[in-house]
Amino acid sequence: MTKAPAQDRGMRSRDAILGAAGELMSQHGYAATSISMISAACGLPASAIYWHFGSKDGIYVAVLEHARVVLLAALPSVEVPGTDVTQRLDNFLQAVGDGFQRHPHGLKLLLGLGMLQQGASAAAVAEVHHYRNALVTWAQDSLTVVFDLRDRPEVSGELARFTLRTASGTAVACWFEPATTLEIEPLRVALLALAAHHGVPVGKASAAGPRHGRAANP
Amino acid sequence: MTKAPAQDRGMRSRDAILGAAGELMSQHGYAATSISMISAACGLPASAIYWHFGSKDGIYVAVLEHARVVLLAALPSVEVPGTDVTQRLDNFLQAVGDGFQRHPHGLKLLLGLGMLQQGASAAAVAEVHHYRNALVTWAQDSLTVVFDLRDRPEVSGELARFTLRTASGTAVACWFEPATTLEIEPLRVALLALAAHHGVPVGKASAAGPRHGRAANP
DNA sequence: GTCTATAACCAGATAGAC
DNA sequence: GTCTATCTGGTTATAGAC
Repeated sequence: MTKAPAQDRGMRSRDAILGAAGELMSQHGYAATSISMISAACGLPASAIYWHFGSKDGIYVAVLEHARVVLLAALPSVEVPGTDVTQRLDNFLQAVGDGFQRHPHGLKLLLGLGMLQQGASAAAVAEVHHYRNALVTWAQDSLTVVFDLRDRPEVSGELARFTLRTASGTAVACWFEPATTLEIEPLRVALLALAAHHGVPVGKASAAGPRHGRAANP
Repeated sequence: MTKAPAQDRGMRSRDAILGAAGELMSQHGYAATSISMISAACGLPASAIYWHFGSKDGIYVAVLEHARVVLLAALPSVEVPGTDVTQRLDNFLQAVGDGFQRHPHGLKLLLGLGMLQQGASAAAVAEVHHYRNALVTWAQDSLTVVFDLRDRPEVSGELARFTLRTASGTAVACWFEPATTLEIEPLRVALLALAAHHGVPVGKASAAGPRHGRAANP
């Protein structure tokens, strides 16, 4: 067993490269992140990076895959506890907010790449879509449970798309003003109204939470 | 008047460069767009580009400024015609949808840059924020008229942010699946519900448009 | 204002000793 | 697995003729 330490050192180097590359690529985007930047950030020479990942595309694919696995592992599984719609929706929204806040890299990686249209390897494009599809599926499955939509996939699909677009748009805003957070309150109101608009029974009318100010219809 | 033709030719070259650069940068992002790509696309040598714009940052600033001016000129001015809330909201949403559909470059430029955090010139960062602020202001002013929110700027601000985040998120989705369009129907429902949630009087309850399927509260 | 030619540099990627 | 050294090509940017 003389090779165990070597394997270990290799793994740790690999992780260091992956971490540095993820950080840099989520900040600067794929094209603006160079091998030498990654090398400087993790302390290893450029050749070590190529030994582990083969190419710049290879690093990107690995970074994205890693981010996907981490994020999906952090998102609670589809069984959203709660007895009524409002409660299950709260749990879902909290999961979305937590994922957004604690794993900011994910969406920024998907956004900050700028390498979709062309010039990208097939593997990178495939992984990008894989990542995105995993998020869509998670959201749709969760919302199906929240609103009990097993027989109305088009509604759960619309709600999932709406949720993800709000999150994506917030991620964009976040990078103009870093203090931005995902406001789940407006999202809750919007999802409830959308569900009601499609005739889905929701707890109380369209808007949950305490109303303040004048009533809607005096 | 011997210099008029020369001025004219210079202007046309400038426009050609600006057009090609805008196209390429909105597709590939700032970092992935090189001077030689722009040169090849517009047929002029690289030195002409530098003569007109001075640097790569200079081109980017000019492209962004041009996109901002064009987009804002295309958006209807704040006076949203219509007698009741629903009608004014429809007009606003149509303006948003039209702007989104007919000027896809704008948002993609803002998104596809990946050059915000660092490494960008002060002028470029300033122009990016200028662009974004112009959009936010337009949306907030319009929504103030739509919902008559002169004395409740925090509500119009929230509605404007929500609208822009939906649009931004859709722009992101658009570049995963190019067929994606801005769905104004869910946005309408969401905005009405949000306004009602804040006690703003809206025409009929929370959801406009024809209801289909079961009623919300049997 | 527009061109050709080129300087100075940095990118991604590889070879081979250890 | 990790290092030093290097190759090739593309990058931004400039010089100077026209």
